[in-house]
Amino acid sequence: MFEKIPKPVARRLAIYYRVLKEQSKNGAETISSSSLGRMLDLKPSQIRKDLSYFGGFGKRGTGYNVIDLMKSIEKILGIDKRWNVLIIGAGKIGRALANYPGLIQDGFTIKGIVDVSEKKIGKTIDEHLTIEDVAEMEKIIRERKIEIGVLCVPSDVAQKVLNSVIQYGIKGIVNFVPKRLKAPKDVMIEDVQISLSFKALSFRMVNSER
Amino acid sequence: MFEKIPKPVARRLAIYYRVLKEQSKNGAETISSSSLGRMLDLKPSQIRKDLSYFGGFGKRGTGYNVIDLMKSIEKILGIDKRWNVLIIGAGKIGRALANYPGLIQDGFTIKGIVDVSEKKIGKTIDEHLTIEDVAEMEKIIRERKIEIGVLCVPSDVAQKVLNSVIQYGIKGIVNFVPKRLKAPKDVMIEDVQISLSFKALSFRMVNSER
DNA sequence: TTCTAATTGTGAAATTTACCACAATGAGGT
DNA sequence: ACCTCATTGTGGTAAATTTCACAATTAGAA
Ligand SMILES: NC(=O)c1ccc[n+]([C@@H]2O[C@H](COP(=O)([O-])OP(=O)(O)OC[C@H]3O[C@@H](n4cnc5c(N)ncnc54)[C@H](O)[C@@H]3O)[C@@H](O)[C@H]2O)c1
Ligand SMILES: NC(=O)c1ccc[n+]([C@@H]2O[C@H](COP(=O)([O-])OP(=O)(O)OC[C@H]3O[C@@H](n4cnc5c(N)ncnc54)[C@H](O)[C@@H]3O)[C@@H](O)[C@H]2O)c1
Repeated sequence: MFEKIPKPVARRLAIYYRVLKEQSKNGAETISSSSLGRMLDLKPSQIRKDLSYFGGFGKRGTGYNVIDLMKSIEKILGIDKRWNVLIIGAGKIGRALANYPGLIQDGFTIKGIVDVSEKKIGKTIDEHLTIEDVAEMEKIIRERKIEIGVLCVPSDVAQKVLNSVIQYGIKGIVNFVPKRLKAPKDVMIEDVQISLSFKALSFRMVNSER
Repeated sequence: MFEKIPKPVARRLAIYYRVLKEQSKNGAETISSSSLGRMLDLKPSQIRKDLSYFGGFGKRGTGYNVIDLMKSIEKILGIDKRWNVLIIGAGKIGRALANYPGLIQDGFTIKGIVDVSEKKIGKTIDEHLTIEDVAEMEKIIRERKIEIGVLCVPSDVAQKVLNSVIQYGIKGIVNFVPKRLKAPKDVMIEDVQISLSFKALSFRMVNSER
């Protein structure tokens, strides 16, 4: 679609998007790369370069139109449409995500949550999502046109569960399991490794002179 | 402490650590950079280079002793000691973290969890942690020698809560709030931005030909 | 209309990070 | 003791990413 985009760019675009959304709520009409940079501790040139991979969104002398840029980033990130999401594993983290407004607001619709545990199946989360049987997963994925699976199962079953999810046609995974999973390369996996952040913090704290 | 360490290295060390722990459970005595690399989809030379910043842990011809390397990485990451952690905000994500075994196993002790909500204060999570009043936070931090705070509060109060936490002497924050927070530079903040991972996945999915 | 101030878009330089290639080393066999 | 094989540690190079610097453009004032 576009030429070669440095990998960190997509992530930063999502950060810009967050700020733009906030600013548009506050009624700002335009924003400059330098004011954005100040808010995010990034160099203005970084921001301009990032945006320039996708086209010229700004106006010289004025900056960027907040709404327009937001819309453009939505397109680039693919969140101008809604994604259908299934949460797999209704444990602590799965249930936390199930009602995370941040996701819903940004284009991800939680279409279901499944588990194996007899005790959990049938229970309702926040009065609008009912935990369903993982045995129904294939049907759920096909009927509700699930595109993204969120893996929140115990480590030792993660690969097995992933394999079936892929078999049912899912092409995108957000993986909360602290384990490197194997998948065909047309299946995108995005790892979220919370405990790595704690260790990275620890490292910085004991090496804080540098 | 050490010379100039590339920033991605600490994060990778934490990944190596995870695998080493798993391997040591499986009874492996040694591991080579190439087998580690295969498991993690990393070039062996990357792994050797990463480790070499901190010294020569391996033995030529044989590889690395799993236990020794694990211990060495623990030291480097600063998780050879236990860190005292306070969770701030007993909402969905705060409560999920409160009993995440991954953290406890890797050197982080959850010493408390606080909230403002009258309804939540006094309630017990998994029978061993009781939600306390955020008004007691200063006392808790000082008496229990809290070193790391985990921010799980709503976006609009995050900066205010952070400011007080810092005032009470905390030097490390794991921040789950999707917002760039300001802090003196001797306070380390590690951001965990779950919704960015979803957007990054979306981006990859709509641009998957590249 | 012309000038001024602000700000973008972008080649090119600088910096950071990853990768390669190979000498050095240790283990195990003969 | 010597050879062979596997594998590390690392200097040097390549690749990726960030930052700089400045011409180009726009808005608004004089
Ligand atoms: N709790 C956290 O804060 C946290 C943070 C980061 C990562 N994680 C990771 O997320 C995963 C889940 O953690 P958790 O704390 O929610 O654990 P949990 O034990 O609370 O939840 C796991 C859930 O998965 C269900 N499950 C088991 N096998 C299944 C299967 N085959 N199909 C569907 N569901 C199945 C279980 O019944 C359970 O409800 C773990 O791998 C954990 O390491 C957890
Ligand atoms: N739920 C998720 O999966 C998720 C994922 C990533 C990030 N987050 C972020 O984490 C934060 C919390 O999210 P949540 O889903 O747990 O929300 P939540 O509403 O369930 O929890 C927030 C908690 O903070 C408490 N609180 C409010 N003001 C406080 C204060 N001054 N001091 C102490 N506690 C206070 C509230 O009483 C509530 O219990 C939000 O910023 C959210 O964006 C949530």
